[in-house]
Amino acid sequence: MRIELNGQNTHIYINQNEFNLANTLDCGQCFRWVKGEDDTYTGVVHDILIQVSQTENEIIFHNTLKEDVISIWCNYFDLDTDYKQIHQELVFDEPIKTAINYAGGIRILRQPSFEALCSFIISQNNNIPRIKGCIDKLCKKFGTKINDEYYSFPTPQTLSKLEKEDMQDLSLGYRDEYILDCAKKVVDGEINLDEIAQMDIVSAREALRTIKGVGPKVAECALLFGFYRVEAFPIDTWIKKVLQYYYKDGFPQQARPYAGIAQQYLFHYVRTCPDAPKI
DNA sequence: TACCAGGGCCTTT
DNA sequence: AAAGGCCATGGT
Repeated sequence: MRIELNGQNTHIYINQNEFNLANTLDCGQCFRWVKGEDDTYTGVVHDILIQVSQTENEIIFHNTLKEDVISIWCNYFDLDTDYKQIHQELVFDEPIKTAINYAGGIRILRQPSFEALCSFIISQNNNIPRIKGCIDKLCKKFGTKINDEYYSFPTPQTLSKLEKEDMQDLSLGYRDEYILDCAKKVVDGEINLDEIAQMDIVSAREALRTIKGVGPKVAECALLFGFYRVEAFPIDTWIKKVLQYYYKDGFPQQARPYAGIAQQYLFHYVRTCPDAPKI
């Protein structure tokens, strides 16, 4: 993978079918990236503001040093993983193949675990545009200001000190107390995110489920998107329909090691492809 | 107006 | 163990 500083920007030369920025950021695995003019995306990861765009043959990290691309962004966008090999393991299955052909180049982001965990607690019985609004308000009110528009995701320490009344105008609904419980458990050590990252998936799942508002589905999302457990398999209302429609005899065993990646392709496909079966 | 959205909790069988 | 009502909120 060739990485070069080009003026103020750093470029990574990679084909769009190996990594697709828009598909990766718009497929429902993250909620905070903002699409600007000419398909440029701006986001905050940890406390770092970054602007990224893509042409057919390169990813462009705006105003970014080569060393930061190597040490931060290659990891976040999972660019060091060989997805060609993963795709080869998955395309034996027709629905997955169709989904990949529809919107290829999706990579599972290595998101900060606390942010992903909270985000998917908020996601329950909620829709994506509204989830984005909730998280945006949460960051603007309790995160650290980066500039006029962009804020970091709040720390567990900040959130743990709040009362439900402080969260009234975030429109979280009944989920506000779940966020408080999550933050408090992280701060008092009852939940240790670093330890969960090292656990086997069964123990990790069990630990996450002790947080109020974290059931089977949210736990799988946290594992997949917050801890990069690509074998985790979240079943939401969309995937439930996919399983009924395509996989009456169960999800194929051969796809299990990358079930989370397959799931993300299928999720994005059935939600957004006009030609996808109405199920 | 009812139903839905990347569900989970609590109570009742 | 399984089923069903309820939980806030905004969009369609």
